[in-house]
Amino acid sequence: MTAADVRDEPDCDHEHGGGSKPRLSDPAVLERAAAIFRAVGDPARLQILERLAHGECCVSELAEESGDGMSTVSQRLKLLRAERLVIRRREGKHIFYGLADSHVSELVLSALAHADEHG
Amino acid sequence: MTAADVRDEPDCDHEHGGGSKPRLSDPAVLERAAAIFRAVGDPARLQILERLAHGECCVSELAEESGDGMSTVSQRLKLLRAERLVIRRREGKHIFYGLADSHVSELVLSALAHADEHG
DNA sequence: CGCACAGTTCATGAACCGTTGAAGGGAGCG
DNA sequence: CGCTCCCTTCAACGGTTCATGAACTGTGCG
Repeated sequence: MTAADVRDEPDCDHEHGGGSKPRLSDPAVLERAAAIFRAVGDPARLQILERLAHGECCVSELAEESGDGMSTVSQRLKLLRAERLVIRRREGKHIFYGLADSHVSELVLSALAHADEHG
Repeated sequence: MTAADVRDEPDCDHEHGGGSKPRLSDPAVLERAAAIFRAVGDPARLQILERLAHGECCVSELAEESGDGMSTVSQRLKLLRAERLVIRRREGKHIFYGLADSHVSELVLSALAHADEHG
């Protein structure tokens, strides 16, 4: 029995009988994973993450480097924090942001490297 | 000289002099990487990718499994294809979709596993 | 206390996105 | 050819997201 035999029955209306349904993820898990990707799926936020991969930084510095207002940057950080991609730490008047863990750093840097190669 | 000495100069308005700017990514690279994440950052599209990680599938089957219209599914696939996350192959009346490469499969499955653990 | 500085929150308008039904395209079959 | 089936494209609408300035919180300083 070859693989071609399977294609003898290409009718999608048929049941797949065998019960080899690989089982889909829970909708909540799907939503959670998607939310994380969505948070990273914005150039401005991705840039912040890249910047933070090189070390902690306060809001006003991020604002100055990106050329956007502090309010704008704060909103972006709020979203990244909601997805637990970044953490913050207070020091006097300043609040320093950093990546939550090394997984985030790897994800961001490898994605950028990949996007750089495959233009 | 300790790390505390560095914090003696927390004034963000100062130049960072030394030229140790880790260099930001090109805006086009940032946009490209973000576009990929954005494509995966939707539960419905992520579900499609998960499904395809288990093997090729035609549009009508994807539609039936998700309970959405074929038009809807086709639109989602169009977007995924635009980001080169999936490829398609014609076979008679059917068009089979599959993941573009193993990187996509790894990304999707590891993300879902991670989202499953860390509720 | 009063002021300045760092950051957040809130409200709003613009831009963007996802879904949907209708119409179109292409392959097979009689 | 004409019909059906599978799929794609188009246009429209409703919802979400993003940027922005104004108001607010909180910290330090004199």
